[in-house]
Amino acid sequence: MQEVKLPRREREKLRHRRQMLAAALALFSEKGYHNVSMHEIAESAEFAIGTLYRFFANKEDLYRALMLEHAEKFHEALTKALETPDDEIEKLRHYVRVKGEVFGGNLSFVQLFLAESRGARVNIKARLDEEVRKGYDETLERLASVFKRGMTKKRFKRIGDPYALAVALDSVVNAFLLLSLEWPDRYPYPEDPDKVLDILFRGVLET
Amino acid sequence: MQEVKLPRREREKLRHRRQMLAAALALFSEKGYHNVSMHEIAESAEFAIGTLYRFFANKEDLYRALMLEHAEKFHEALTKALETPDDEIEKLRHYVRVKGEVFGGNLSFVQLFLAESRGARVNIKARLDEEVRKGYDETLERLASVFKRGMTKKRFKRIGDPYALAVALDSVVNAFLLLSLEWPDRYPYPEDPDKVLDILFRGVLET
DNA sequence: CTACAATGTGAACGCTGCGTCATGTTTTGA
DNA sequence: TCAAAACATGACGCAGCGTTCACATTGTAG
Repeated sequence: MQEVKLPRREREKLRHRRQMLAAALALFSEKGYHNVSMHEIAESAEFAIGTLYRFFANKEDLYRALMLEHAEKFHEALTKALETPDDEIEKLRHYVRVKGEVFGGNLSFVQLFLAESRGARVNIKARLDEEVRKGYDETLERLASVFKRGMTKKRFKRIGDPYALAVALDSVVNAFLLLSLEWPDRYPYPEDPDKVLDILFRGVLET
Repeated sequence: MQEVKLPRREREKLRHRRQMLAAALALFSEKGYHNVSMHEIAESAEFAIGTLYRFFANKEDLYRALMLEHAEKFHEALTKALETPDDEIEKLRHYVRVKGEVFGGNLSFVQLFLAESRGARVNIKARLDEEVRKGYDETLERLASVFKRGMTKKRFKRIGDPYALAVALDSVVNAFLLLSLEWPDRYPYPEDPDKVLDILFRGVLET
């Protein structure tokens, strides 16, 4: 994680790259992939098109870089949240809380992801999706194994397949996050993770 | 609902229109709005481009027609499902079952909807979204009021805001549907709606 | 059979947007 | 100080797409 000792030139190069990615993210998330031109991105980042193409082979490559970098961040955070040595219930609480935090700190990326990710955007992605998706699926598997462990420990009722439960929890979390995005005032994402988990907990927990 | 008594010519016109819409839906859902050209649609429907433009003013108009027609179908079905005079629990069961049915019968539309609806596809839609979204929101409101009624009747615990519960249920249903789309064998959408509802019920129901 | 309306056709046009490359500018190292 | 390497630039070529319109074909009514 230490990258301070790079030749002056290289550091600037990286900084430029980041600026371009940032500009691209802002534009993509606001207008959607297809409604943003490479010229627009270059202009917004205050570089010439040629320069943009010096960093990214083409539009899709730029997009892929954007997605991969952010997705990795998400994946790491959520994985770590589930790695804490706490018991199962506490793990789920961590998950809900951390997901809310990472989400809130990367709104434009989330917006972009939701806008472009679902369905068969065959040309774009197809391969990208596979990579991003892999991390997401892995997270879901870890979530599922938390449920599974909880069941064998008799802390959770065997209400359904652990993976299905993981999917259910994650989708509820997503729904609440989306809701808070639309009406931040009326439905803010709750500080207390149990406000979310109760929906499952009060049913899943062994009484 | 009876439209049989139309002049021969008109009926053919309608049939052609439907063929074009069907071709468009197939292509859009497979490749996404922006990756399908009007030429492609025309060819796939076995008409000339000029003919296509005789039926739809432009690409967006065609897309709008597609979305509106299908969305209406969905909206009607779900509204009816919640209108049955049964008690609250039965209504929810209806909802889960009917949504599964309509979903299963319109896979390509669902795929298209999921692909294009989320996020800020500013140019396209914006206005369309508003129309389709309206129906969706209305359905959610009705769902919410089912939860509310159930609470006042003391059949449901007051675990959270009724609207939030509605959103949660709907998102779980969607997640299960999506899941069944990806792995039909391992996670088929359950015949028995309680398989889905249990996740909420066993927590929400007053013991 | 004829004239008119309705419907179908596809070549052509204008425009947008991706990606290239010859040229100019800055940095480096000797 | 100077040559070579690294980097930046933006006018241009080119392909693809949405849309139009003058013309052809088919159906209808008198």
